[in-house]
Amino acid sequence: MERTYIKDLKAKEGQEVTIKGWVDIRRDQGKLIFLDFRDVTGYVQGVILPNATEAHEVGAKLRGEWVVEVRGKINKRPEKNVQADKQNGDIELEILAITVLGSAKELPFEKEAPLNLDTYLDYLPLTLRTDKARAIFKVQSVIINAFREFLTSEGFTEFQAPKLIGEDAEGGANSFNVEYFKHTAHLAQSPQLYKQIMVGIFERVFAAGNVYRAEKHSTTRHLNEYTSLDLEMGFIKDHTDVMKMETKLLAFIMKKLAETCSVEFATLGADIPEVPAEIPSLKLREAQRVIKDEFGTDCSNEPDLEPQHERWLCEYSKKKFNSDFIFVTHFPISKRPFYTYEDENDPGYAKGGDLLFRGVEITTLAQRIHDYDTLVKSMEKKGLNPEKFSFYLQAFKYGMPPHGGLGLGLERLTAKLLNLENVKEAALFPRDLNRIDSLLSQ
RNA sequence: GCGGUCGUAGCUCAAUUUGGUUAGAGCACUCCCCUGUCACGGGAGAGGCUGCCGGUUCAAGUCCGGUCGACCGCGCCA
Repeated sequence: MERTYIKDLKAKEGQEVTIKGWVDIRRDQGKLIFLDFRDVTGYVQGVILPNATEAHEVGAKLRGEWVVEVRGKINKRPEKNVQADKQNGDIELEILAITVLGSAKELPFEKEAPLNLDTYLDYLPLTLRTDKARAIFKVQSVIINAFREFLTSEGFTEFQAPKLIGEDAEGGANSFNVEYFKHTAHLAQSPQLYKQIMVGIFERVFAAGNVYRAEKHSTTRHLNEYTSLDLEMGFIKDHTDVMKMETKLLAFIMKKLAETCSVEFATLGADIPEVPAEIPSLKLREAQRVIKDEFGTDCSNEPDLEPQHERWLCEYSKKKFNSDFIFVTHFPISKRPFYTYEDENDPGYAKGGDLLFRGVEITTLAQRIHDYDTLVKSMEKKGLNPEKFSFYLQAFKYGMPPHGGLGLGLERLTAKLLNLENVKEAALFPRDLNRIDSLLSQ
C-alpha cells in the first residue's frame, strides 16, 4: 500500500487519509483530545472529537513516542485556530480510528529540551529522534552526497579504502592494534597510501569512510572514529590545484545545502557561509606575523599552530577578507608526513597546508612526492624502513604522475557549519575513551 | 596523560557562598476535572542512600581527604 506522508496532507484537504507515525505530543482535554503526529516528513495536529468513541478510548491511553496508524479526515482549521508559523498549521486531522502499531514507555528525558551532553549520548537511540539531531544528520547526509556528486562530475572515481591495514601512513603512532592476523595489523588512520596507489589506476579518486585515531584526547573537536572525506588527483601543477579543487568543492556543497536544507539551518539557528572565489591563503610564517601584529603573541619559532592561533587566524580572515575559511600553507617539511612534497622554491617547507574554518582545522592537503627515489629518501630521513612499505612503493617504482590530495573531517565541518559546541554532536554514535555505546548497565 | 569546573528526583536545575528543622521547583509519570488546545489549563499524588568511601563537627547536600564519573581547556590531529 502506498504511504501517505504528513508533508503531503495539505493537498488532501477534505479527503479521508491514513497516516503512520509517532505520537509527538498529547494534549488531553477530556472530551477533546489533541495529538500531534510526526513522521519523517514533519508534523500534523490531530483531534479526536467526542463522537468518535472508539478512537477516543484508544487516544486517551496514547503518550509520546507511541507508534500508530491513524485514519482521519483532513479539515481546514477554523480561522482563529490557524497557526501560521507551524507546518500544517492551517489544517488538522479529524481522527476517526487509531491502530496502535507499537507502544512506548515514557522518555527518560525531556524531548527537544537542552540536555547535558552525557545524557544526550547515553540515550542516542531516542535523542536522535529530536528535531535538532535530525536536522544535523540530514545536513550531514547532504554534505556527503554533494561531495560525491561534485567529484564524480569532476572525473573522480570513488573507491573503498581498506580499514584493516599493516603499516599505517604516519609511521605507527596512535593507531589501534588489531589482533588476529599473522602480521601486525592496525585500524586505518587514513586512506592516504591507498588513495595514492589508486591515482595510478583512475588518476582522480575519492573515498568517504571511517578512520581511527587511538589518541587519548578529550576535546570538543576530536573523535576516535570519524569520517574522512578524502580525494587525491593526478597530473597537478602543484598543491594550489588541490586548493582550487577544494574551494570549488566547498562552494558546491554550500550551494546544495542552500537548496535543500534551509529548514534544517533555521532549526539550528545556523547560517550557510559564503565560499569566496579564492579562499585567502597565508604561509605559516606570514600567519605567525599576523598573529604577532594583530593579537600580540609571538609564536614565530613554533613549527605548528595552536588552537588559539587557529581561532585568531579565522577571526582575522573574517574581519580582513570576510571569509570563514583560510588556508595556511608551508609548514616545516620536518613536521609533515614522509610523502609530503617539499617546495623547491622555499626549501624546508611543504607544498601544502591546512584549511581552517570558523576556528578549527578541517583539512590537511598537499602535493605528494611521486618520484620513487625521493620518496625512499624521505622515508629514510624520517627513520622509516622502506622495505616495510614495499607494497605501497610498487606504485612509485612503476611510474606515478605528480599528484596531491586532501582529507576533510566530515564531523568537524558539520559541527562548525551548524554552530555545534562539541564535534560529538556531529557524529551519530561517537566513540571516545570511555564510551562505545554505553550499555547503561551501571 | 595534565590542569580547571562540576556530580542533588527519570530530565533540567535550586538550596553549597556563611554547616543548623521534614532537601525544593519546572517538565515527565499516576489519578480527578476540562469542547479548541498547540510548551493547553486546574487540582491531587507518587518519586531522593544529595555519585561512592572515609574524616572533621553537637550537627554535613554544604567543610577536608580519597575514589569513580562527566564536561571544558591543553599536548596531538581532521
